[in-house]
Amino acid sequence: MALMESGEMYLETIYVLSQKSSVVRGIDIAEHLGYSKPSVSRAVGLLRDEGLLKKDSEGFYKLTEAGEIMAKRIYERHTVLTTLLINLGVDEKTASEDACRIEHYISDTSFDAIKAHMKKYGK
Amino acid sequence: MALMESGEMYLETIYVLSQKSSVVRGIDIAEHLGYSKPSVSRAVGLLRDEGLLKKDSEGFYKLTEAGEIMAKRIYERHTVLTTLLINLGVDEKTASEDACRIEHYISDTSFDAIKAHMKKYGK
DNA sequence: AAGTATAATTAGCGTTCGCTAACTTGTCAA
DNA sequence: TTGACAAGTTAGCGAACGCTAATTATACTT
Repeated sequence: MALMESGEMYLETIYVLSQKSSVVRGIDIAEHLGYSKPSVSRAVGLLRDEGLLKKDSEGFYKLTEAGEIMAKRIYERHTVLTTLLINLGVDEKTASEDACRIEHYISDTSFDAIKAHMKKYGK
Repeated sequence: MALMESGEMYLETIYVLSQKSSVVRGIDIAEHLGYSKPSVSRAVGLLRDEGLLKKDSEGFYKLTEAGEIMAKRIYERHTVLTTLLINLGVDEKTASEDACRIEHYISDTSFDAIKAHMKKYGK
């Protein structure tokens, strides 16, 4: 089953939170995303079923290797798209918000083209 | 009630079809979008309730003024985003497909920035 | 030990928006 | 006039994904 926008957001969130605290709980994810605890509980259950994350021995969430690959993929889209928009003069907040939506819908082809362009010019 | 991606696609489709045939039926919309007739029937009913389109005296769909404004807004996003991606080296098909999704999620701020940029450089 | 706060889960709901199956309606040819 | 086909609609389903309310599980504090 292909991962949808929602699942990608959870993976990305766990990835980002993992870089700050090394301890990621459901409640942390909920607060970061602005979702309720049950929504998180349900979502991580599905992601766990797909082998994208697991709970470690102490009950904290860890991405599996497969999950981390996907999370990094989305996160890179997020940062590159945000930078692109900022380069075009968009304020940081709006740029990040838009990137947060677009990151789930852009194809590899288009994303690679954008990345290549930014490497060449802007940066 | 804010229009969602789906509603925007219907408006855009009717707008595009209107420019070719002046006669737009539900079945035409269904074929263009690859949706079933009932899906179209339901969707245009909702859009009619919101005053965005109507059936003319012969039973053909026409956008209202409000509907046309929205349709043009989305359609412009589609064309500009498609052009942007093509300029970056993306093939036409992929560019159009990506634009078709992104057009619903990009903010006015970011879109305007892209438009301004393309006016200045690319084209 | 009892009470309280925090985290997680279960149960069940609502919205968006696709689908199929089946019915209705209108047109047109034999 | 009848029969058939195309268009449209109704009824009802299912998936994704959010929510609240209520429950359970820990753990800390008095």
